[in-house]
Amino acid sequence: MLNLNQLRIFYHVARRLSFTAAAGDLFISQPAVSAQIKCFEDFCGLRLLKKRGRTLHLTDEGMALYDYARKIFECEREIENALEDMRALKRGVLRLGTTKTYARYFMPDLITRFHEAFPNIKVQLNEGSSLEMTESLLDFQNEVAIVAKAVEHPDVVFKPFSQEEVVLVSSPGHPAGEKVHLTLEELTHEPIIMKEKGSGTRKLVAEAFSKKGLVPNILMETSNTEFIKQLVQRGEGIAFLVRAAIALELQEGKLRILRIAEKPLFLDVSIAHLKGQSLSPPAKVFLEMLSNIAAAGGAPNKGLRSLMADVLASHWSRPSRP
Amino acid sequence: MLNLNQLRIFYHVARRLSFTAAAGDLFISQPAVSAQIKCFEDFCGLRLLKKRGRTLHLTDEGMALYDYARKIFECEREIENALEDMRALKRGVLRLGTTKTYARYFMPDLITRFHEAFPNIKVQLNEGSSLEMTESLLDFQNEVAIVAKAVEHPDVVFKPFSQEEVVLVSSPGHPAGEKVHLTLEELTHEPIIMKEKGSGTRKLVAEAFSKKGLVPNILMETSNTEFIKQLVQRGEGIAFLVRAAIALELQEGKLRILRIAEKPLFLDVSIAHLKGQSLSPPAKVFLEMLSNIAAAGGAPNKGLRSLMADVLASHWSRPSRP
DNA sequence: GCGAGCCATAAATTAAACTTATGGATAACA
DNA sequence: TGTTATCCATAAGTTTAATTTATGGCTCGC
Repeated sequence: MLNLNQLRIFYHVARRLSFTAAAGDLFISQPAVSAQIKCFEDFCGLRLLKKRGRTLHLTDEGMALYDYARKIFECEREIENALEDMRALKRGVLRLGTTKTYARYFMPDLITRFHEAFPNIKVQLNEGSSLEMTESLLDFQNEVAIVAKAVEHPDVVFKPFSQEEVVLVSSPGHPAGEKVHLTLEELTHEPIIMKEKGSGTRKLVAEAFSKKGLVPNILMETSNTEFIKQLVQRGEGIAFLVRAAIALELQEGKLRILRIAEKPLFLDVSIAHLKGQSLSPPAKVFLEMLSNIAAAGGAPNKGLRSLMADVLASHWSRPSRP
Repeated sequence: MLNLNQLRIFYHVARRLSFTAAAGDLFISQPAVSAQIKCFEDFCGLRLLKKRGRTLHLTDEGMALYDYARKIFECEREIENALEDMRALKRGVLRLGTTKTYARYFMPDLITRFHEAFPNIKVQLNEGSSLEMTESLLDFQNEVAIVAKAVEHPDVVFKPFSQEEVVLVSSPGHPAGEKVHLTLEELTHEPIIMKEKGSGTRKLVAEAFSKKGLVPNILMETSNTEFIKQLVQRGEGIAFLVRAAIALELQEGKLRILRIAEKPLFLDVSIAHLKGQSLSPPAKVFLEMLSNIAAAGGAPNKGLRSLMADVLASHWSRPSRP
């Protein structure tokens, strides 16, 4: 097998046409170069260098080999650059999993912030239910997931990140809107358009009902929040949705929030990643960023030029739960 | 500096996604692989491999590095192939210097033979005077030279290869042709068209004259043998030329040989190369081929499809000098 | 739950690479 | 033309790096 250390020494000798100079470049002694070149020529079974007087020349074979060696060590240089870029976060991938709702209403801001700090890290955003995204960590599809804590897993760490209020919404003219405080019992008579099974919202709502021994009247279910909003606007039913998801519709008066007699529903959003320090540099800094945001109470990024600015503002400035 | 041994081990681990399998491929023990991979990750400052259960995965950084590593080791494979080809003479260059006359009249046969034996060795034929070609060995322009031994040189070996008869030629109707045996004295009255200084033929002829204290009557001189033949055919003068160079013209009756009273002139042709075993494999086998040819008395290659066949035949079948 | 397979770890060994010291050859310089 | 500096070769000794053997832990399939 080719000894690449010897090839490296040969490369430097060929480049400088001097054993001594090559030794200097490589920070080794001249006899070390002599010995390795000799070994290398023996291995090759070819003379690679000729000496005339005290000037060194490459043989034809040496030339051919030098051409190849240059390719290899150019490639080595590329590797070193790539390594440096990866270490310095000038290059890399952040594979991130979130729920559809989160991806739609909260991620644009987060990703924009991340890109501002690390412009060269590609973000690959994958969507799925909280459970799917948590499981996607286990087979390395994603490195970080932002989810409603679904199922505890021994190898996954969940860090609380934020709490999203889940509100009951109807069309502005919906008769249920007359009541000041709707009870869950009363709601069982109303057709509800529900998020799909596996959804964090669905789980939260379902638990609220079942805690009282009640069964909601589910008219239909879908994972498509926009679709739910459309149906609710048309008065087909009412729905439980994350407040931030309906910010625009509230502003425009297309939807209204129905007050319920219960204490407000909050969806716990967590950052999930595998246990252990096995995070890539991009994932590490992303988690750091999220920690900082969480610690700062989710203060909005004022410099953000996102179209979602208003929606996001309503998200980040929501009053924290008592 | 990147440790290419470690990169190699990483490459095999990444390829097989198994430390044990990689160890097998590399004919080393599994702990050796573990240790080197650990060193390599430390050097990189990045985790390159992840273990889930007992299956190994590449991290994103590992993937990136693996892509580079593949390039490097593909290139290494190319080097190994190139080395093997060069050793096996399936690839290489033979840089050969000869005189113009030799290149024109004898080399086609030699090169054809050589190519038949070593089809993949490129022959680079350089022409110049015997002296120039001998000197071209010293600065490695050529590795082998076929020359009239010009000047002895301590670093150059001359091996006698053949002797080419130099004959005096005139046009068929030239008045000098009436004489049966021309003496050199008589020739001093004839205008001679002479090869250029530095030419082996010129040197041979000049010595023959000067040995008798005579000075030839040189009408003109040129290195272009074809031009000399043209002038002689037109009756502008007579010339000394290597017999093989005028074989066609003799056959066609365009030139005639003038008998001289002297004993025939023979030009000693030698193979010259640098002293020492510093010859490339192509040069070595070429010299071997020449030795065989010389030993066999220069027997013609009957399979030769060269246009020069006749000319060459007259060369190889000439009676050897007593 | 038991055993086979795979990787990690530690200590000891081996082999490769390197250094220092020195000598010979070449070319530049006086 | 001798002198000197430079460069490579050689040899012996040293150091570092890589590797092996031995072992233990963990995971997965049975």
